[in-house]
Amino acid sequence: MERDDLGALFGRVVRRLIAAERPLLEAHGLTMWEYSVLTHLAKQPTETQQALAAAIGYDKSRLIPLLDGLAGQGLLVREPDPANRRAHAVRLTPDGLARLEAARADIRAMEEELLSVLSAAEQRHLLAVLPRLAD
Amino acid sequence: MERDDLGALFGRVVRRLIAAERPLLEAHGLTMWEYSVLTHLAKQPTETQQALAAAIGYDKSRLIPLLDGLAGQGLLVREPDPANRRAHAVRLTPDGLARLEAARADIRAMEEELLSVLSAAEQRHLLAVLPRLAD
DNA sequence: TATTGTTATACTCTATAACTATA
DNA sequence: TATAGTTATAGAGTATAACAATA
Repeated sequence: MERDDLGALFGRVVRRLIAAERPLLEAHGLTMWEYSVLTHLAKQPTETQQALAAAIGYDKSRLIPLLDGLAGQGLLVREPDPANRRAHAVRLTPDGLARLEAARADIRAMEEELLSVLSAAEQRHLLAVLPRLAD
Repeated sequence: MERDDLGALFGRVVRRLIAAERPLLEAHGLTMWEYSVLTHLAKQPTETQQALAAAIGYDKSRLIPLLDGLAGQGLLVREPDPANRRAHAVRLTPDGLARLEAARADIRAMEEELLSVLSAAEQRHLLAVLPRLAD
């Protein structure tokens, strides 16, 4: 066998990342899925719950208690959509954005350290290639 | 935000890989963990159950029904270790190796196709860099 | 009739502790 | 007392279906 499967290689990297992220997120009072919601809302300021669930690859029914928790902490608000009274528009609050950015700063620092085993050119190559494989 | 988190990028790639692998493995009558066991035994022909569980990142208690199923299909055998009668040595059978190689051929073909969005040089760079991030 | 959010339920996956037989 | 394998059980995570309100 000339090399390991891609699934095994990528899987091991993801496990490392998850293990390294968990305590950082926990220190900011966030789970991985909560962080994922905040991250998406920072990119896409207003989303219906359904669009949000689809975008982050989560189930719309599991999303409800997740949003309840984040709304309870004041990190996001659910506003009735005047154009479609069935839909709720989910929006990040300033507190939510601040919490996200604080958590992200820690995660980015961890990532830089993990990437530091690679040369600057290798890091550039990797970051250029990953989004193309992810789509 | 200059780029997505590494966790998000790698996570999306892994989800793609898992989604693409599942039907291939299913066609060979294997789950992902079963494939993982066979793959490890092909590299490391004889292992105790405990060492095997640790190596693939699985729980020793969950491993038992998994090995039962694979042994029932004749893909591996559990032999009492004469030196230590508590331990069982797990060993791949010729059928197990054949099943693994058939599944792996399909998976490799899928991987080549997924990687084909990259140039040959980009593929080389990626495959050189991944194992260093995985450790 | 279809869609949005919600709730309830069942199912799978995973982690923990306890048991046996050996050492 | 500790270890290898096993079993049982509880917990977390996930998927599915059904419901109310609105379109």
